[in-house]
Amino acid sequence: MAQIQAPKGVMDILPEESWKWRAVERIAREMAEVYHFQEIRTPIFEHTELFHRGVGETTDVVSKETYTFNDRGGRSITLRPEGTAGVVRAMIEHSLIAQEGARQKVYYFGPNFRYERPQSGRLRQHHQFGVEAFGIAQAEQDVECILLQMDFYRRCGLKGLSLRINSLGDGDSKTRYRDVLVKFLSPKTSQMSEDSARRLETNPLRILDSKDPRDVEACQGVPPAFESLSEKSQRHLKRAEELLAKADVPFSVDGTLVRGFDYYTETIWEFVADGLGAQNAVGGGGRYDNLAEHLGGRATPGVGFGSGIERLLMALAAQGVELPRDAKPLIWLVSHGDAARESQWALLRELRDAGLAADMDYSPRSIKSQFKVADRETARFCIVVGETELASGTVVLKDLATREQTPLPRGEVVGKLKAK
RNA sequence: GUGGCCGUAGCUCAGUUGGCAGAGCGCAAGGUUGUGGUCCUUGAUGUCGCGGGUUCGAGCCCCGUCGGUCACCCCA
Repeated sequence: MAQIQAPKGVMDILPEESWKWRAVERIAREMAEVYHFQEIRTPIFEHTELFHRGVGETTDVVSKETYTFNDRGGRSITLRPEGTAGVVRAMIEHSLIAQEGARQKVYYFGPNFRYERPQSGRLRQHHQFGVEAFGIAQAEQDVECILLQMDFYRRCGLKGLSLRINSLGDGDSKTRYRDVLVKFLSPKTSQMSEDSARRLETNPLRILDSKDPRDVEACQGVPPAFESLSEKSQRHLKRAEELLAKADVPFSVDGTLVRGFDYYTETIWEFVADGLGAQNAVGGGGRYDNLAEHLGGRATPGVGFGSGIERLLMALAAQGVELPRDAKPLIWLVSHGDAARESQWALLRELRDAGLAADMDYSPRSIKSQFKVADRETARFCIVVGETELASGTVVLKDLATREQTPLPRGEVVGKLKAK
C-alpha cells in the first residue's frame, strides 16, 4: 500500500520540537498581556471577497497564492493568507469599533496559508503571532506595537535584529507617491523585468521590492516615499522616529521599503534577523487607517504587525539560542514482579491525582530495562518496589541525578514528592 | 510559476566499469535471575520515493512522476 505523505510545503511539529513552540507562545502571550492586548481567535477561512477587498486584488499573495475553493454550498472560501483582514472583519461584525472613540487592542496566534513554492523560511502553512490596535491614530500606538514586537524577540533571546521603517502616508500621499513612481519609471519600462513592467500599471509600489538586477538598476535614484508625504503624515513619521529614538531603539529609515499588502498607510516596518536565508524578515507591520472603512465598517485607524514563528525558531536555532523549557519533573515507577507491578499501578493513580507527572512501563521488562527507559524519558525520580518493599509496606525513592536512594513508608511518598 | 542539487534501515550516510543491500548512531535482549547514562556481546529492521523503459541482470543507465532542499518570484 502506498504511504500517504503530508502535502507539499507543510510541516509536522513533533514532540521534540513542540516544546519550543509552546515556549514562544508563552512569551508572546505574556508580552501581549503586559502591553494590555487581549487574545482574539478568528476562523482560518473566510469569504474570498474579504481578502480581495482587504489585502488587495493586485497583490501577489491574493492574485496567485491563495487557497481558494467553493464549499458544498457554492460559496467561494479562502484559507486566510494573513491575519489582519479577518481580525478587522470580526471587529466590524461584532460592533467592537462601531462607536466613536472605540479602542481595541488584540493579539492572535495561528496558521496562514499561501500557495507558494517552499524554500528555507517559506511554507504553504506558516504560523504567526500578531497584534492589532484599533482606534488610536497617534504615532505612540505605532511605536507601542514596534516595542512589543521587539520585546517579544528579545525575551525569546533573538539577536542580530535590525529594524527598518518607512511611511507611505495617508491615502492622498500614497496616490501622490504612486504617480511619482510611474513618472520616474515609465521611461525605463523597456529595461525592466516583464513582471515589473506590468506592475507599473497595477501596483507600482511593488517594483521597489524587486531583486531583479534590471529592476534594481531602473530604481536607482528613485525618490523616497517620504518626499511625497502630506504635512500631517510627515509629522506622524517624525513623531514615530522621535519616540523610537527616545526608547533607544536602533532603526533606519528606508524610503523605498514597501510591503506586500495594499492596505498599509503611514508607518510601515520590518524586522530582519541574522541566521535566516534569503527570506530574512521575521516580522513586519504597519498602519492601515483606511482598512476598516474599506471593509464596510466605521472609519477607524488601525496598526499592527505579524511575526513568523517558523522564521523566529529558525533564527534562534541558527544563533544557538536555548528557549526555556517548562516540563514538570517526571516520576518513573519501577517494579520487580507481578504483585509489585499491581501495586505500582495503584500508586501511579495516586501520584497523578496529586498532580504529579508520573509514568511506568506496562510490559514485564527487567529492572535494568525499566531504568533505561526512565533515563531515556528524562525522569527525575524513580520509585522502586519489589518483594521486599511489598512485604514491609515501603518504597524506594531514587533521585536519578544523584543516584541517592531512600526507603520510605509507601504512604509518605506522594507527599514527599509533592514537596520537592 | 522558473531553475540548480538531492531521494538507500527510525536517523546520518557508504554502495566500485550494471552482478547476493552495507556502516555508524538509535532500538531490543543479555553481560549477578533487584538498579539507568559509560563499556562489551548478540540480535531485529529495507517496496533502494513511486511508475514505466533498456538489459540475461538495475540502488546504479533512460523517461516520467511525487517529495525534499536551495535560489528566483514573493513574503513571515
